[in-house]
Amino acid sequence: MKLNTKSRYAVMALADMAVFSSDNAVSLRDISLRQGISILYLEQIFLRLKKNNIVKSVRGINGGYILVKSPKELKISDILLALDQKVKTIGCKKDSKKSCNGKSTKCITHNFWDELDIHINSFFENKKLSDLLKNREVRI
Amino acid sequence: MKLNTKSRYAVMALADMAVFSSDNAVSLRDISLRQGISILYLEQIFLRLKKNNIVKSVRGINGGYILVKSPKELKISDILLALDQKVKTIGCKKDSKKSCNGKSTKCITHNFWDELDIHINSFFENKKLSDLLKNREVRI
DNA sequence: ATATACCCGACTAAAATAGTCAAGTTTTTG
DNA sequence: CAAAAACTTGACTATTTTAGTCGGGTATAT
Repeated sequence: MKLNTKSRYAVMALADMAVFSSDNAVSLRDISLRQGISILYLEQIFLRLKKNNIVKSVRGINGGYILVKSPKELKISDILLALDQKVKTIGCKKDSKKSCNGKSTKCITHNFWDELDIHINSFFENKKLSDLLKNREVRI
Repeated sequence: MKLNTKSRYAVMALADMAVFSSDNAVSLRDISLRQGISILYLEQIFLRLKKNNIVKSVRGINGGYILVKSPKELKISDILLALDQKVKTIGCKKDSKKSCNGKSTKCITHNFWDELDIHINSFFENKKLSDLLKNREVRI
C-alpha cells in the first residue's frame, strides 16, 4: 500500500515551490537540483498539475511555474487528484449495490473498505501544503 | 494507492470464517464457493496466515482452518502484517536521519509521510475482525 | 538569433501483482 | 487398507503498473 513516486514528487516539488517562493516563477531545473528529481520526470508531473490548475506556467527565459493558490489554501487532496492517485483501496465499486468480486451482493467487507477510504481521504482533505512547512528541519 | 488482493481476500476469508464459525474447521473449498475466490489463491494466502499464527490448520477429511484468536481479539493490522502489506506510503527510511531521495537530510515532506503512515496504521490497529460483521447486509 | 524553459505524446525496462501448476503429505472414513 | 478430502509448499508465468526516458516541438527574454 504505497503512494506512487509521481504523487510523492508532486508534493515535494510543490512544497519546494512554497519554500522558495518569490515573485518569480520557479523553474523545474531549480526544483530538480534542490530535490534530486529528474527534470524529465518533473515535466511529466507538472504537465498534470498545470492541467488541473494547481500551477500556472511562465514560458521562456526565467520562466517556470507559479502556485495558483497560496500554500494555505492548497489541499493535499487536490494535488493527489491531479495525478490520478485515487485513494481507492480496493476494487469494489463504491456505490453500486451489486458486483463485489462477481457476487450478486455487496461483499462481506465492503463497508469496511469504504470506511478506510474515507479515513484516508479525510487526512488528505484536511492537510494544506502550508502544513508541511511547519517545524521542518533545516535543509542543506 | 491500493491494497492488494491478497490482503483484501485475506480479510474477506477471515470474515467469512468468523460468520460461519462453528466447532469445526472451515475448509478453503467452502470459503472459495461463498466468497468467489480461487482455492489455489486461498491456499497461498492461508499459508501466510498460518505461518503468522492467525489460523491453525486441521488436515485430512473434514479438515480446514480455525481462527487462533476470537474475532473480537483479532486486529486487522495483524492480518495485513501476515501478508507483508506494510502500510508504508513512501520510500523514505522512517527512522534514519539521512538519505531521503539521495539527499543528505530528511526530505522536505518526510514528516508528512510519517504522519500519514501513523494515520492509516492506527485505523487498522483499532479495527477488529468482529467490527466488520456488525450491521452487515444479508448475503445470498 | 539564440539560449532557456515549458509542452506533449510515445516509448520502454523493470518490478509488482495476481494468480496457476505440480507434486506432494496427512487424516478420516468406508 | 484404500481412496478421497484437504492441507503444504515452492516454482512458475502472464499481465499490469510503475518509473521513468526520449524526441521533437513552442514560446519568450535578452
